[in-house]
Amino acid sequence: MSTKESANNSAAKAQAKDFQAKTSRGEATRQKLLDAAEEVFGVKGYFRASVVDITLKAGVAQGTFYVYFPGKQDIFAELVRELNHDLRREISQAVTGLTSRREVEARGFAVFFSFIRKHSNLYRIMQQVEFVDEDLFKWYYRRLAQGYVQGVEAAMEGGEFRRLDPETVAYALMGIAEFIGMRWVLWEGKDVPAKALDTVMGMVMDGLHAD
Amino acid sequence: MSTKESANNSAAKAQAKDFQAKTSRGEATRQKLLDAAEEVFGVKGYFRASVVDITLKAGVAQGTFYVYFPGKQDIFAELVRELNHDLRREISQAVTGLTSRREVEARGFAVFFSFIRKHSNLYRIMQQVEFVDEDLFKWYYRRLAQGYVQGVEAAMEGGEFRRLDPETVAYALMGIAEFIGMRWVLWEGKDVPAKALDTVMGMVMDGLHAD
Amino acid sequence: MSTKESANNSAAKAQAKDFQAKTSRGEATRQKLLDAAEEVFGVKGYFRASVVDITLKAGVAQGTFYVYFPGKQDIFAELVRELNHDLRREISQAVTGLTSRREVEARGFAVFFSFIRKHSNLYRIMQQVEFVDEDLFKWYYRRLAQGYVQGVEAAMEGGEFRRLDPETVAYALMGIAEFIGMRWVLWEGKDVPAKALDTVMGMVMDGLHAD
Amino acid sequence: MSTKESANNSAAKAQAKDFQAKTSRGEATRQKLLDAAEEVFGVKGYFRASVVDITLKAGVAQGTFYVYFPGKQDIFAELVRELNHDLRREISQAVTGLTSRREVEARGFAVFFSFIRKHSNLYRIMQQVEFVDEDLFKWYYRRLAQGYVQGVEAAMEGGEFRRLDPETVAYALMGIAEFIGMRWVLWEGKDVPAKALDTVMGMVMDGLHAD
DNA sequence: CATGAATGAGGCTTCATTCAT
DNA sequence: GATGAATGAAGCCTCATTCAT
Repeated sequence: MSTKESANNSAAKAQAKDFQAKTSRGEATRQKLLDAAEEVFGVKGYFRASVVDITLKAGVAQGTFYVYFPGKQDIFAELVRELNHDLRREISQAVTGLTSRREVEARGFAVFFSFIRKHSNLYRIMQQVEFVDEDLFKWYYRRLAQGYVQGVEAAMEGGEFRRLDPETVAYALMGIAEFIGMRWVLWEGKDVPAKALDTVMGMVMDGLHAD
Repeated sequence: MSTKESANNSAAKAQAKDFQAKTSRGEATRQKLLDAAEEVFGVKGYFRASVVDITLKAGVAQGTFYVYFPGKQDIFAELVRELNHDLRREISQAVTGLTSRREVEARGFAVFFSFIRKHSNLYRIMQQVEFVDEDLFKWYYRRLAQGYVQGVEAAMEGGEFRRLDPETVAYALMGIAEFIGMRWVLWEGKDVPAKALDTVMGMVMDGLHAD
Repeated sequence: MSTKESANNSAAKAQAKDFQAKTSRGEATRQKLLDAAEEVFGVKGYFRASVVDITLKAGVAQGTFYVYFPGKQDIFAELVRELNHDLRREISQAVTGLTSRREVEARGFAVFFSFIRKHSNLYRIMQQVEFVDEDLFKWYYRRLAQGYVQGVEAAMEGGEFRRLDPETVAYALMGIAEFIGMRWVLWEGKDVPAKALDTVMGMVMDGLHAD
Repeated sequence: MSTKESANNSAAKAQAKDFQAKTSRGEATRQKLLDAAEEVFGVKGYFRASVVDITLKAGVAQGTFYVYFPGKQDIFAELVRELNHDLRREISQAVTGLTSRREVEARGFAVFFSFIRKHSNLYRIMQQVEFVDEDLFKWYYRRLAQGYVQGVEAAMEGGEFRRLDPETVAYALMGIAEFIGMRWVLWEGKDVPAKALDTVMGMVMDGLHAD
């Protein structure tokens, strides 16, 4: 009954929880599908990727896909949620114990760049999420922003940062990270060079103004 | 999505120059299509928008579309090129004559935010361009970056800016602008609030570090 | 009102006589269209050729086509009729005055091969005529066969040819000519080689059987 | 005709091998499509036949077609290959064991005529193959010619046939067969009459010249 | 005579999804 | 759990033809 991914239907989606495998064989199949999806989406983008592409890469039959996921949109959403979760975990682990905010920012950028390099396949299409599921898209960035906001607020209260609007700072930092990552990691497939990292840190901490 | 648009074919596109209307009636129709496309793409995104959507909104027959554009991709590319051109023009006009770099940046951000507010329909999908035509996408940002780089270099030589890598600065500034614009203009449909503007300027010019 | 070339409608066609130009300027345009059509049909075949192709090659506007011809099918039919007429004329001129039937056949084959070489563009698609206008197709070959039948009958009565069914002989001769022409002229774009011509004549006059 | 089938793309075709059904149900569907295609192509010709025509006649959904064949061109090519294969098999079986070349030719013609009568649907459009896939077209006739050439050469060496160019003889024989078949089988839907068969055999073996 | 914009029916193809096995 | 055949809606695009200028 070909419904085509008609409009966002987050409510329904929340209900129709993705199938939970009961056996280890099932769990393996499910994982194969997720791995395949990550690669396929990354290479072709969400819209050009087809579920046949995914099942082919996963080495399972087309029907098998629907045993584990209600639809194309759902496996994508799961990947995005995982991505968000993993990124936040990696960052928070990396900065735990650091005392200076300067170090926190430096580590944060570095971890972010290495994260998107590792997950460049999927990260490449983050922006498409907006047109797959707008709520999911906002959720992704808001969730990320939250972490920043807290840290930034603490730094301001501790006197390490000047007093500015924390949310704006959070989005600005994310913007910088994304664009620098895009320029070197996604476009060139390379690490962000040291001079760029230094420049970013210099800009962020001390601004552009000469003295 | 039933696309087809087989891979990027920039070579072919360069050749098959968009049709040049020979009468004013034709020119009007072409413009109707362009306007309709801008709105439709903005609302549904590139992939979910169909050329039927566009012709319906433009009030012409489906076949008429193909009198003026070789395909869906081409009208999109033209819109992106226009967008880029207009944005650069508006910014350069706005900063002409300004002497202090601080003012240039302030004006630049302000103009950018009002620009994407005016063209929020189309701007909303800039990121999708990458999956429609990767070269076009890179061209868009590189072209934008160029302008920045020159200005930033001049400011460094003039002693107004500290010495940092100009390209990195350019991408960082674009990232900030995009994310702040996304947060308030695209998500909320509002102007960027003064506190955000101030924060951005403060960050950019003087950094986050206290004193 | 897109009718698409629906079914053969020879009756209607006979009525809707192709437009007769009244001025020499008009006659020139008409001829440009016919020339262009011959080439375009020859290269792309009837079905893949479009009337835009023809008007483009002729250097006139699309609408102009319909000033001179009721439709795509009609210009094609006219070309086929011309072809048939010219071929018959060339052959009959070439064999006029020849006394021996052997010479008549030899000349006939030679003229046919040089004719299709000259008109290979159009001749290449003779077989498609069947699916454009079945009656026209049969008319073409029947008309050609007629000439043969008369000559063959005369040769039989004159004792030059053995007594066989003249119509069968006519079609057999046409088949030989077409296939030999196809093999060397249409496929290779060359003249039919002497050895082939000799073989054909030997076969036709004296058969394959070793004395 | 709204085709699309962009130029000959034999390379791609070689790769995208027609789908091999994995179940008997699938095999049955595939065969239904092949049968329907043979009829539809025969009646309407390749270009006027649509894949909807085929699926309707086969009683399956339009999409099902593409489960088994990459496109219209491909099912057609398969039919042509089958046709060629079957024809050669039937002829070679029929002449196996015959000692006199005269008998071989007589049987060959007879089998050919009954073959095209049985497959008149498809055979009717053999000539269109040239404009669908030129290579396939030449392959068809060259392959057929090969068989003839060998037989003819053997007959010459055995002293049964006069020494002539074997390839020319092969194409001439094919031409005769096609045109006689066209005249009676394809045009009239009848068997080739005895008088025509006799005439053909007479011509071929002993020529037209009166002793 | 000539032009070129406009039309809309119709063709090919893709693909998310369902379902019987 | 897994399979793979089947579906049909929907998308892109072509083109013969009409018509106002």
